[in-house]
Amino acid sequence: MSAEPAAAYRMPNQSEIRIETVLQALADPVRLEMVRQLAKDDGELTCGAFDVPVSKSTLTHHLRTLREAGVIGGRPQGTTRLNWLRRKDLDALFPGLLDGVLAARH
Amino acid sequence: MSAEPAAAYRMPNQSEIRIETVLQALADPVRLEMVRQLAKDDGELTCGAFDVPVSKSTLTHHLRTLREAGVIGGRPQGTTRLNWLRRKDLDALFPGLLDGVLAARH
DNA sequence: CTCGTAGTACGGTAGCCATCGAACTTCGAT
DNA sequence: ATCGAAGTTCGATGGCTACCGTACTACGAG
Repeated sequence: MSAEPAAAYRMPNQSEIRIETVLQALADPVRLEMVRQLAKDDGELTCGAFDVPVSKSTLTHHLRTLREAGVIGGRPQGTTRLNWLRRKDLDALFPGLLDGVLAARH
Repeated sequence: MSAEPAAAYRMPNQSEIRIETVLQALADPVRLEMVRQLAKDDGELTCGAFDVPVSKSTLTHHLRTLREAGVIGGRPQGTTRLNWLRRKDLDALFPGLLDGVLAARH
């Protein structure tokens, strides 16, 4: 009944983003790869569009972790959901961090 | 028997440093604080000089983690050991990362 | 040599978290 | 209204790791 917008939609505003949480989110290989894929041409990806070797439920878990850390944003779009990198917010808080991470050879 | 220099002294050379490992090392609050303390005036700290709320053995564990990730270097000095940030190597591999992390308000 | 200090090694424990499958929800299409 | 596709939620599990105390090693001072 009038259900709240689902915890899934919650994400911190810029001032709530903490470096410890961001680093923890980026520290997982799968999530790091997801961030790399989001960084390509600054686009938005649906959940199903990520190319990572995990199950659908695990993917949801990683997206939630990234979103709650403030690394990505998400908005529902029909039956799917679009995700994007919060590059502006991250650059403002931790200038150079994202670029440094993405500069790594892999 | 000419014991080897102890695993504790081993650390990766620049080309062996991997971003995943570095991020994992930085993702722990205690280790992040240690890195912050090392970053102050680019100095060297003995193991005992870190101001963190963990036991001596745990401190050793964190120093090993940071060293094996390539975040810090260490050299024995008498009965103590000096630790320093490998800022040059990190900046070369991941330009901006360290500055971004250290720029975070805390 | 003896003693104290600095740090490491070891074994054990508790808590976290990445992972999965299955069940559920939501939305668009037919 | 039904169906299917896209995500989410839930519960369980295994592995990793931060943490500690104790025992040990290495070095310098006296």
